Amino acid sequence: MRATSKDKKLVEERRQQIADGAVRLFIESGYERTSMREIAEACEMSVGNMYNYVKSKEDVLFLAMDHAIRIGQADIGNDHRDPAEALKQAVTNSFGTMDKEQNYVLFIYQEAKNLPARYRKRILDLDREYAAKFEDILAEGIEKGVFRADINPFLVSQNILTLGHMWAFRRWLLSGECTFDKFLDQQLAFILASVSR
Amino acid sequence: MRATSKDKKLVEERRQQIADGAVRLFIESGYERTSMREIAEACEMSVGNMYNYVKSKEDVLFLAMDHAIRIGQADIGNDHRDPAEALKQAVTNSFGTMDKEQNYVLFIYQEAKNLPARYRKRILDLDREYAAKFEDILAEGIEKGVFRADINPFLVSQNILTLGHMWAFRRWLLSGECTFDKFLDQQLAFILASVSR
Amino acid sequence: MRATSKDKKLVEERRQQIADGAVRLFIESGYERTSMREIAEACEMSVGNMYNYVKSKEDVLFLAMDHAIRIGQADIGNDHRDPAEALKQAVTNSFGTMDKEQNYVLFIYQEAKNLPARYRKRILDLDREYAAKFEDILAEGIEKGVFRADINPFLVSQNILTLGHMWAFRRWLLSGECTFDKFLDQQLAFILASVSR
Amino acid sequence: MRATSKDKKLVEERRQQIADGAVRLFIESGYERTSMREIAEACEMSVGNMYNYVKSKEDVLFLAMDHAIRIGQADIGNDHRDPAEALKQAVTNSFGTMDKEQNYVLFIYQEAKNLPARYRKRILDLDREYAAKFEDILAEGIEKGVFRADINPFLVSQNILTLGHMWAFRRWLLSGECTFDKFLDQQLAFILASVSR
DNA sequence: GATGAATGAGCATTCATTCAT
DNA sequence: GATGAATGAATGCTCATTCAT
Repeated sequence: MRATSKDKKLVEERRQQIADGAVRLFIESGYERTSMREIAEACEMSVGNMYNYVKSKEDVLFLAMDHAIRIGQADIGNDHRDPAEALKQAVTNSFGTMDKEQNYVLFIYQEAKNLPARYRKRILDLDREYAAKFEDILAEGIEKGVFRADINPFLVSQNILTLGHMWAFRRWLLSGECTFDKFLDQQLAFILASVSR
Repeated sequence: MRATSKDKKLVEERRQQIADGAVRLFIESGYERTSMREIAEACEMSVGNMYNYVKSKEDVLFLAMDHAIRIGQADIGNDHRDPAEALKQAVTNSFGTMDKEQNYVLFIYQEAKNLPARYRKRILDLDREYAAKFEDILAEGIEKGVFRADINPFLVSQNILTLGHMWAFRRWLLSGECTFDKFLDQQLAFILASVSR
Repeated sequence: MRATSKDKKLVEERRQQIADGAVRLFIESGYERTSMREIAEACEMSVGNMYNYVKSKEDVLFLAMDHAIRIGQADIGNDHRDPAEALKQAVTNSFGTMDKEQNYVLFIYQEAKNLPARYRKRILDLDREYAAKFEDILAEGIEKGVFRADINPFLVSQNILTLGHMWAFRRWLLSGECTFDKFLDQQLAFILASVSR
Repeated sequence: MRATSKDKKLVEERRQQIADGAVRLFIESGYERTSMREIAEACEMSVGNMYNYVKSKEDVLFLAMDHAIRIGQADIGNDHRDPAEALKQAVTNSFGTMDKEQNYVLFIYQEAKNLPARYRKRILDLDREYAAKFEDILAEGIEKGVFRADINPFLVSQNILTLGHMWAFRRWLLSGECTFDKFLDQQLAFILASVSR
């Protein structure tokens, strides 16, 4: 993404400001319904100046998305040598953040389609990188004989993340039936049952 | 949703026509990027006449969503008395449809947020109704001692459906790694492992 | 040029209205400095409705240009069998109109460059058609031995027209030195001297 | 035109730089479509600094126009005592430059209208000065009895220049029909025929 | 019931100019 | 003298909705 300004530090700072302001509005009203004027106002910049750091509204979406995806990815921790315990911890940590930051998670699911192709890859990569942490735990568990040898670490990792995101994108349905703590417990059980030998 | 016309049959027919035309456009270009003019054209009606059967663009979204959700819900079948077999069949059927109609599934996930609150419930109900079929199978399995007693049929059903939808909303990621058939096999294994005793 | 509306008569009428309003503004302030809002106002239409008959501002320029070019082209008359007399009459008529409608002539010269390539040809053709009338007179004169055999009717016609347009695009310079009548007399002499044997 | 800076030599130098950079861009994209930012970039100056030597974009147009007009005016030469030969040489030289620098000629015709009134006179004067050289040749020819006594040197000079510029502003039409050399020959014949006794 | 012309507020984006550094 | 970040009004264009026919 090219900027008009050449002062790298300023560019970084202003883009931070834009991502921050935009993400709040996008969560509130969605990408399409949010106008550049509103975004400029939210990040306390003039419209014209904003365009010094961003070339289009799509650029703003990318900045916001990048921002949101990082917020949604918790440190999964690594206090345990036992793969099952490590997996529990990873799920607990990541699901906890998904709960706390469910607005961000939701935003990513809802607006990813508006991201132009040239940016999609970079967002997907962040996702893949995060999933890889789960894949590692699973692979180690398989190696150590703790997890079933026939599971596919890639797909199971995707399953795990999706089962956590579900709390965000089905919250209307789920929160009527159980609290997050109960949700977490049951998902842990569901996941562990399916990977354990 | 109120209509100007009072001929119920005509109203139903015209709304069918609208839902059908709109859903195709929404899938192609998204809700916000599709104009009422285009919708009218797609369903071979004049703009003015369309407004006799619909009060706003949001009404069109509801019609399209209702249409799409029904398309995405396969008959889960009921050829088996054995709960494990019944579950396998249900998953196979529903996932198969989700694959075939992934555009519809995707549409529902992506545009649900644009649905005004007053319609959300009616769409959620369709979802809940469908999930109930899985809940029944699971409940029977628990009763018969085939499935673990500590699973929550409601949540597990949501999990199952979500793990199927995943094929649609993560297709960029998943289709690079495996075919639908492989995906189905592994998800079946994942699900059965987690519910079986 | 495609229109949203299909009623051909209405389209024609509205485009007339647009060309008429636009040409006045373009003459006054130039194409680039005139906004679509101002044009809409000038032709007593809403901006949105104007776009039913025109797809872009460039379309408006084409309509205005076509309008202007027709206004700038006088009937050259054909009362004389003698080529020299016919030429005199043609020049007198066309220069008279160029004088009366000098604003239109000027407009064409100044804004032609803004016309997108796809329209330029159609405007050039109008020009060529008009020039052809002079070419015919010249050709006949050559044939009858009244005009020099070595003149190039195409180029000379272009010269004649340009020498008339000059009154429009050099008016600041010329009108300080002579009246239109004197201008016409001298140009007639200049032209006739150069084509006569 | 007032400058912020008082160092006259620097002012002159910077304005030269601006005229040079601007004229290229104006030729390429037109006055209105060229931004001050682009101009500043083209003449390797900061926007802010440019405004030390120029008070507005219109000032830049004036500088560019002045520059362009000088480029378009060839030395008409004076190797001949015979007025007819002198005229031929003058036309040949000036038309040759108009051909070589047709972009500059075109630019003058197309953008003159954007020049604010206060500058127009100074540009017209340059034009008048150049035309005067032709007037002198014509006057001498009349005096020597080589040219017709009833021609108006002022108007004929304007005609001559215009007939040369025509090659620039009607190039689409003309270059399809003949080369510059043929054009020059025929215009020479046209002009000489009309002024010779 | 059906039509589609008309409305006008709203959108993303650009750009001449200023001014603190 | 020189810089370029900042301003905000203005631009071309779109579109949900209305309503006279």
